[in-house]
Amino acid sequence: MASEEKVQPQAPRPLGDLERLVMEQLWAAPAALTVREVHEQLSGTRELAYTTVMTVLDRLAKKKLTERERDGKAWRYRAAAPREELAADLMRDALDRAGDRREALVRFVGQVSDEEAALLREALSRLDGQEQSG
Amino acid sequence: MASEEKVQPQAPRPLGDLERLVMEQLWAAPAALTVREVHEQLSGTRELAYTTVMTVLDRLAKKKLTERERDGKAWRYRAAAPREELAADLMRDALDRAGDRREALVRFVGQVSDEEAALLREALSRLDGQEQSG
DNA sequence: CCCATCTACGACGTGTCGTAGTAGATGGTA
DNA sequence: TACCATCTACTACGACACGTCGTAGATGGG
Repeated sequence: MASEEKVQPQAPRPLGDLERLVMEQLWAAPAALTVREVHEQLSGTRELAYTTVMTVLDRLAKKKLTERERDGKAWRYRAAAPREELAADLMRDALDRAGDRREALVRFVGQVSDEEAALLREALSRLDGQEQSG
Repeated sequence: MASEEKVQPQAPRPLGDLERLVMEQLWAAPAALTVREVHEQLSGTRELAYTTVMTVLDRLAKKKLTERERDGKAWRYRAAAPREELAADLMRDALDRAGDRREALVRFVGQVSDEEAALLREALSRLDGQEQSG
């Protein structure tokens, strides 16, 4: 009766407020953005130092949430994964921490909206088609 | 075209490592536990000061994750909500942060195990029975 | 009335995050 | 080539969460 539950190495920390705003810019953009571009976008709403945005982008890169490529002397950042994948990962993670998965899933579907429930059914039926994988 | 997405007031921070261990004791116990009892349980695995456990329990209470009642001069703590509810809340929260819910749900069901998918279907079909609610 | 026990409160170290400054690299241009 | 605008790298600092614990004072049974 020892290791029934695997210890999560790193609960993917939820993004900080500014980190989330920055990621949302990247997710919304059709292509990779420079620090300046992200800064200009955010400047529409808040007043932030250029270096603040740079720091955040840099930290996100260290956390593997963004990737960057050179463009002249500047870096272009893009999200390492789609927003929905991050959400799905967090959902998985939450489920993994539940004791009784059945119970957790029952509670989960019990609190989603009708529309979300429909989307869930749809997603599940899509699975039936091409089963497989592990 | 303003507030499409509601700002989450407080992303329920994931529990810290020790906080989680303590909560697991409470969730596993059939009744409310005293600080001493929790401390003794944890002492089987780790070496912790009595006051450390007390502090954690106290913080959890301030965060409304535990409730306490008097028992003589001591307090008895119990989880404010079942483990599975917390998990479901975190899942909901993650879903709320996704951009495209359909996409997020597709990715989510795409990464759960077959067994979990089956549990999900089961939970959903259970919904069909007694629809409604809010 | 005493002692064992329990709580309240404060504290410190570390890590994360928001925020930004400074110094130095870089590259186009006069 | 010399210069300037621009960009990065690195450092820093305050606030807050958490793990960790100590001290002092309340409490209640014997």
